[in-house]
Amino acid sequence: MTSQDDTRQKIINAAKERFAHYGYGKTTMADLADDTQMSPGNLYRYFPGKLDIAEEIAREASIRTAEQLSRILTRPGRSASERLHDFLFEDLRETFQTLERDPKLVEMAQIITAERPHFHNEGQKREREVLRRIVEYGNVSGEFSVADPEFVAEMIQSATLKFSYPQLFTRLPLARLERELEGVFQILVAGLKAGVSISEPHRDVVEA
Amino acid sequence: MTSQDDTRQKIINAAKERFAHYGYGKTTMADLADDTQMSPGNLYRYFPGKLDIAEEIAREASIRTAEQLSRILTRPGRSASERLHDFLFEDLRETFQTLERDPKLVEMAQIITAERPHFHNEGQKREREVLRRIVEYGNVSGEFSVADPEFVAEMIQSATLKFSYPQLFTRLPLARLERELEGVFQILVAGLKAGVSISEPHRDVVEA
DNA sequence: GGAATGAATAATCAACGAATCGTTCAATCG
DNA sequence: CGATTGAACGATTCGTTGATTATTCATTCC
Repeated sequence: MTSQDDTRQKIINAAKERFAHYGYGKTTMADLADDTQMSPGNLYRYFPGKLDIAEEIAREASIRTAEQLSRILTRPGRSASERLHDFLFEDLRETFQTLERDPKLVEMAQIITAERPHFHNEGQKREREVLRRIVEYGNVSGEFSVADPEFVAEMIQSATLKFSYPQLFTRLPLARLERELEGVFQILVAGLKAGVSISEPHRDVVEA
Repeated sequence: MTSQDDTRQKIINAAKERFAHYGYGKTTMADLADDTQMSPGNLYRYFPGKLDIAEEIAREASIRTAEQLSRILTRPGRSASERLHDFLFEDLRETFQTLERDPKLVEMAQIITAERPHFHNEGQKREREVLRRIVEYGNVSGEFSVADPEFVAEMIQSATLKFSYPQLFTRLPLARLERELEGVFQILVAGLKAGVSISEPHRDVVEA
């Protein structure tokens, strides 16, 4: 890690602190400059702009979540459907707890998602990769019968969309969401076990 | 229909015209009063307020959609899974086409949903009733094996949420949405055929 | 001479007063 | 005397203006 990387990380740490406490909008580049003992103009040697600093913070959190979820893949004694269950519920609980613990960081992530669609798509892609491997494991173990794991992973994301977007469940208590997710999960797993033969005809590379 | 009902319908027709053309916000009570040859104050003898007029328009549209979807229940020669397919795709196409034909009425419906949560819940409930009967028909015909059709209908709605909310798919073309819905549909139907034994433990009467 | 500053610039935001609008109701109409 | 009007009133929205902030870059520092 070069000294330039050190400075970038210093800016990110300062920004994370500010964004979590005051929110993205209430934090100024002057604030971040003060916190990092440099001039406002100098911040632009390390990041293209304010939004890029926020995006980096959100990306780090997203990567951490995906890494955490990928540990499900190596849990001993867990069947594919149990791993899928772990994935969906831990993802929901993580999102719900982040909303309660750091509401302003969630608000920041929503701003990034609105301004930088690719950021959200990348996050979805990371999680979908873990889902794909769970579905493949199900195929290998004989529990699932899925022709196209990649496509089915995408379908699982589509079917559980409601539990990934804070703004779609803010008014609901966690227990209620878990009950509903359990219901959707049961139908999905029954379907995966029974066998899904379809696949994506001409997969689009870019999601909107 | 009394003369008071006549006047209410006259107001609704005028409002629908204005809301569709200019939008909810750009339409004033003075406009509606002019269109119906009465004073602004008189409108309040027929409706509690402006939002109530809009809600009535949205409710009529919602009821019409549910009635249209309920005709799926009596199509001869259609299996339960074919009916479920018909339901999901006709609902999506209807929503998509309404968005293209009357974007300002969709915007109005979003305002109602935000201000009057019960309106949206009622709409969901109407459609869920049709879904429940499709699932029950599947049970009776032996195609499905579902313990609690009411709960599963709710789960189907949850799993296909993305295709019911214009703001969640605005940037996607219809063909892409249909392909994705087909994928989710295949997994759901495979699950319903395989059998879903769970049910809602203590069903909440009120959705958020 | 590359790194950094901090003021200038352009863009955006917030406050404020004016204008508009949803709703109410005293006065008038029929 | 019930139905209706249309102006008043309080609430909300909008346009303008000053303040603030993201970003740039001429100048200075090391």
